[in-house]
Amino acid sequence: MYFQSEPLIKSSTLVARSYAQHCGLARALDFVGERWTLLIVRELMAGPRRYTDLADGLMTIPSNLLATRLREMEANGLIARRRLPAPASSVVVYELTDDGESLSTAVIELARWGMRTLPVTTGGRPLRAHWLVLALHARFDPRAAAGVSESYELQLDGEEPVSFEVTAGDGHARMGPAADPAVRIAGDADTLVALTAGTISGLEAVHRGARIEGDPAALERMRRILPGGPIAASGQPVAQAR
Amino acid sequence: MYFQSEPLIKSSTLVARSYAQHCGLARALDFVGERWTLLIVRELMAGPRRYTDLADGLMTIPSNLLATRLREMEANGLIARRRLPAPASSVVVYELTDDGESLSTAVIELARWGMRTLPVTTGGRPLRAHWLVLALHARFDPRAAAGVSESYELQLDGEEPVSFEVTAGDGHARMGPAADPAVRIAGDADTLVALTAGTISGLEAVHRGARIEGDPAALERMRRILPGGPIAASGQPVAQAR
DNA sequence: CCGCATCCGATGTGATACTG
DNA sequence: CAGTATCACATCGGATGCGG
Repeated sequence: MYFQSEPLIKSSTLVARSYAQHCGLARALDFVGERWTLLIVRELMAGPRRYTDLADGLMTIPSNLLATRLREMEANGLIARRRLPAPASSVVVYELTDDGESLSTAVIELARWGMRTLPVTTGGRPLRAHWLVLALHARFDPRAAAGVSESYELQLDGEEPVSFEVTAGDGHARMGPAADPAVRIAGDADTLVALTAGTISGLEAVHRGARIEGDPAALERMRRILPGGPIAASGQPVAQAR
Repeated sequence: MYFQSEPLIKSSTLVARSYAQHCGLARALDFVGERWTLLIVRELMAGPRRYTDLADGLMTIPSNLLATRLREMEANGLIARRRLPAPASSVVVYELTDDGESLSTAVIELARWGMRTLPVTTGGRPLRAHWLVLALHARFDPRAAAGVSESYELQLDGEEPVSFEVTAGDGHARMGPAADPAVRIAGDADTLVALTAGTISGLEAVHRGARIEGDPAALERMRRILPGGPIAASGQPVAQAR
């Protein structure tokens, strides 16, 4: 493993830069510490996606970087590229391998940490439906879900619905409509964010244009099981002088 | 917030590059996604440290990058710089704020993920004692610790000992010797890694030069409570062609 | 269109040297 | 000891091109 094949071809940095420390965190960052890599994992946590879907979901990633990252992640065993079967052949999709999937607990914890400082209004930042798969997992509170078995459906205007299914203390989010949701909510991003964050009531959400169907009691359970809202955000800026 | 103060002073990129997405993961990476940042968190999880301690623990970080990262992390509220009190004044130490400390669950999960592919031999990679604070937290299995209340002490040759205290299903690692350890183990890095990974026995470790004191049964409990070893590492390389 | 590759300016990183 | 300063270079970001 100390030698690479074809060592003379262009010879441009064949070895990704590594921290080279015998430490689990350093090793993890060797694999997923580079820019965009964990966001690609986030995209694929919503299911297999094609190249253009990824570019669209990542919004501002340069095309060459996306191609490079996908190559790296495939070489590192995090993702697999696959051709779709019979009719839609020639279509390539990327999906998480088991190793890549096993990142989700760490990714969820990171998202949970980052969510604390997310304002309850999107404030110009885009919000895509499939990001909710991660967000709902991060928000899930198993204690509040004890004894509950029902599902919820959220739909951002113009996007595919997302469903969250609670089964006996366990919870799981995925793309697509729920079979028989206890509550179904549709509306624009800011209204859904505020509603699930608990800063506005269901009535207020409807007043803002949201469509809510189902049991009002189930809506309250959903807000306890999937609590949101910034946890007394310290309001620190990301920006600073160099 | 659209205008920065002092816009004319050197004017070099006052805004750190941000993903600018309404997503908890993207926000987390805005704060801790840049190179070296999470490793600095790792260093400080072992307690307050001075600049040169950090430079030493990070091993290969350029001095200017360390200074830059510390400035960024302080501006973002992750760490605080503090002068030591009375006698040793003029000594500056860095420590995690509550916000920085709250990263530990995510950091531990990332480390747990990365540890799977760490070989059971250090293979030339350095291993520092204070990294064990994170490693032991990542290895801790609460289920195996149920009903156990005792502490263990590990010491890498020539370094400060690290202790792990189990109290009724809960576990915590910190720098420094344990008060009354059920087991005390000292030895070189590869021996301690192999012993805690379960690939060699205590007898074999002693044969390799380790010093083990205490109850052999407690050593077995420790190996169950702090299990190690790569979880069928898929052996994928970090390196790949560009 | 989809799935990239190429080009290029701006920025970040790494190694070394230097300073209060 | 606790950082700055400098500089070569790798990487990133944005635009554009291009074969299938």
